[in-house]
Amino acid sequence: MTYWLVKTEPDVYSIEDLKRDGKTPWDAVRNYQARNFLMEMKKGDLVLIYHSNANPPGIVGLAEVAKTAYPDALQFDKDSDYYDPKATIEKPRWFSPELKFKRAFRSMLDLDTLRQTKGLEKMTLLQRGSRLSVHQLSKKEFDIIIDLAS
DNA sequence: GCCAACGTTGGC
DNA sequence: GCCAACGTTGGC
Repeated sequence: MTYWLVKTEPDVYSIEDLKRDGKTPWDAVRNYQARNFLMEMKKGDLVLIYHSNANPPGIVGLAEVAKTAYPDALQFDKDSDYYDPKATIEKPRWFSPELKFKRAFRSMLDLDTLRQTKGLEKMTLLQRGSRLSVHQLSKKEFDIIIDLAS
C-alpha cells in the first residue's frame, strides 16, 4: 500500500466536487514526474486531497485509487487546454488514474498547522520550492495527518 | 498581482 | 548537450 497526496485548485475541482461525482479521472496533470507517480498508483492506495491556490491552502480529505492509470483523454482533444499535439493514440503521453471519494475532513488541515506538526518536517509538500502536484508520503506521515483530522 | 523556484523549449 | 528565454506553480 502506498500513500499519496495530490493537489488541486478548489476553483477548478474541489473535494466537494469529488464528493458529488463519487469518482473521477485524475486528469490534466502535465508534469512528467507527477505523471510517473500517477502511473504507479495501485487500486486501493489512499490519497490525500490538498487544496492549492486556496485561502488557506491545506489538506481537505481522503480518496482512494479506484482504477490504475489509463491514457488521459484530454491530450487528444483539440479544444482542451490540455491538448498535446505530440501525443498519439498509439503513443499517449499523459495518463490518469481514477480516484474515488472517501471522506472530507470536518475541518481542513491548513498549511500552517502542517508546518507546525512534529513528524511532518520531511513531507514533500512542505519542502521549500516543491511544486510537485502528485507525490508519496510515508505511512507515519499519513497516520499523523489522519490523527490530526479526527 | 508579485515573484521565487522550478520545468520546458529550442537555437546553436 | 548547453543554456537563455519563457512558462508554470503556488504561497503570500
